[in-house]
Amino acid sequence: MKRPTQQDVAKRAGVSRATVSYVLNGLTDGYVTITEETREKVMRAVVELGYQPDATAQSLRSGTTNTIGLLIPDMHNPHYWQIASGVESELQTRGYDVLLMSASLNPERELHSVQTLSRRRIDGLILLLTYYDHLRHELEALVRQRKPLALIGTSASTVDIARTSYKAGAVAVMKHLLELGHRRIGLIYGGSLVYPEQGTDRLVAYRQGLQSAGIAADDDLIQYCGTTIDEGYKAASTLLGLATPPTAIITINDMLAIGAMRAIDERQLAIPADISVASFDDIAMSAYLNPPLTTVHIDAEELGRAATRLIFRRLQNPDLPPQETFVPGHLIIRQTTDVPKGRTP
Amino acid sequence: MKRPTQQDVAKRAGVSRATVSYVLNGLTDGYVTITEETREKVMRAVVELGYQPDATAQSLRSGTTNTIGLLIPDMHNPHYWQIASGVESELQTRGYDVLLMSASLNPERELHSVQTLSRRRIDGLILLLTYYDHLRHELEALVRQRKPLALIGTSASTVDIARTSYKAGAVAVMKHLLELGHRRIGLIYGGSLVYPEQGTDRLVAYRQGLQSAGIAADDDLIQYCGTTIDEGYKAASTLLGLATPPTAIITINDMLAIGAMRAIDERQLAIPADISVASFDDIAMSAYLNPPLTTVHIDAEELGRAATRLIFRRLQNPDLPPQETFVPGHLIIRQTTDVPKGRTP
DNA sequence: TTGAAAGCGCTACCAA
DNA sequence: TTGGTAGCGCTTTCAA
Repeated sequence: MKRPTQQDVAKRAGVSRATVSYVLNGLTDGYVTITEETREKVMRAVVELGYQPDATAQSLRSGTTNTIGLLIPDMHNPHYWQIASGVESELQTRGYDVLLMSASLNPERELHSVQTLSRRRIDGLILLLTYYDHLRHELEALVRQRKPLALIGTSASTVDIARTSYKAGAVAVMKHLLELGHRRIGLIYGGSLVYPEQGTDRLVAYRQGLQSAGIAADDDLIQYCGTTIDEGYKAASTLLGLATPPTAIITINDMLAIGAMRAIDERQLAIPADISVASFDDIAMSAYLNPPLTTVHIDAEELGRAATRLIFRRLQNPDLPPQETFVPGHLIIRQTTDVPKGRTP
Repeated sequence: MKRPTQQDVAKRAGVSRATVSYVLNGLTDGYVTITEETREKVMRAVVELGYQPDATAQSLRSGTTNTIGLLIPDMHNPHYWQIASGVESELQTRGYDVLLMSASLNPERELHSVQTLSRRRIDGLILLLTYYDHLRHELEALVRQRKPLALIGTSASTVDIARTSYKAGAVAVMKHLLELGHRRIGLIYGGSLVYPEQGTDRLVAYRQGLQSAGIAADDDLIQYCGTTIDEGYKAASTLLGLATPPTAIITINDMLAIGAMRAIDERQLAIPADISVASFDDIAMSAYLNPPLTTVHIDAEELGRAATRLIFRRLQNPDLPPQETFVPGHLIIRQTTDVPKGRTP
């Protein structure tokens, strides 16, 4: 059984297609008027047939799709899901839908996704990334077509952006650890090979923190790895196996911290008595880990909502100058960093 | 600047629209042939203009959208993301996209979502739920229109389903705990009020397990609550505050377990020495909790992939009888239940 | 107050 | 080998 069309409704109600459209769409402006009788005939036919307007045809006609594209780097990090959740909830209240795509940490897929999204005439695009040279061409085309485009990230941008920063948080983390007396601080710098810039802000703060405390950098203390819990686990294992292991480990996101904590537990080391851990993102479970994780909180849902609001602002007013919403982060000291080492030389 | 249409390409290449279509779509069947010269002219125009076919128009024309709808109950549970991730990855390899909707644990929203999805002429729908009376009407319409529809859940179904079961796992959990000597076992039964059936399988196994061990049921030991970590935390607190608290707690999913473990830690009780915890789902972080969580593993990504494969199977062959793919669960004993209580009477 | 018809961008049939 | 054109389902202008 095929789905009924407007035509079917019209026939059944004994009116023309246009009339059906009028009835359903609240009469174009205010010029067209419909008898209550006609209205009822039409509505009855609609119900009887279970008619639902075809969104595809409406889109072709109107040029809009009531859909916003959302491109996230990877589906395995809760932080991204929290952002997605914020986007979804904000869109839901406005009657828009999400077309979700994952770049799967792969620039080619990412490019492909943007292309697909743009062929689909989405009404706006929200993009999560820090590095987008490979998308420049596509994104510029989108901007030329006046498609609302909002970034979510940490870098400065010439297009609308919901921006957050790990910088102040990273500085606070370093200050905190140094004050606790840590002198050997490891950094687990996990990320996709293709987005190496991803955690630069945290790396820079780490280096500067050490420097300003007069501590010589030790490259062994920086572990580069991937993005999964397991890679955090391995990176931490390497750090712990060092001749003189660190007394504190910073991971650039909470997923890595979870892995690192596991590695520490397995070596029968106590957190924070033997070794402290600090991280970034504050995903939902971080407060519930054992012990609860010291981390830099970023309100990810708000980041998603903010980006969505940027999209709608631009939809309403395409000529605005580039907008930026800033969502600050802040250090939450929980119990992975509680015990002063009393080692200040 | 508007986006270029096929017409623009045709004009620039000095050919007709049809020719452009032929060139781009590999010549309808094999009947139409195009000179290499024409082909090149067209391709050049395409590149120069940055032309991309309008998916909206293609959809209207073809009746297909290359999009599968995915409806999940809630965006806050990693278990659902894992499923979504499986769906997404399977679709990605086939060139399809996901239109993601969340029911936000709200049946009205869920109904609305299904309606939206169906207006959009998605090529198939994957639905995560156990209870769907309120959707019956819509889903039947979809089936009549021969839209591939796949459920993901635990119940029997008359439509295609990627089915899993907590039952055997729940029985194994009870057996395990009873063998460890536990006599007072608490159950944290969290779920949305609107899907009360959600965890029935686990509840039944719990009751039967107790009964077959000759242990009288104690309603105080069953805590009903919501779906969040925090509600798991509160429910566990209630259990621990009982005059004679349980020596083991089962939560019906890992999110609740995380909260429960926190509540136990805060009371300075040791897991599993003082109290054991067992759960269901085995979300990614469960193996990395401290201590690692004993839980019934469900391969959520596979569940998502399986449902997706069902969709495509039906797309190819709409007349198949209802299909079912079963994804088994199994108990993974980690360290939240390790220590025998030695209390067997 | 209602209906006819153009046209959104595309594909594919038929004719040239 | 290429072009003309109908029609997918809808909205909206114009005419009746």
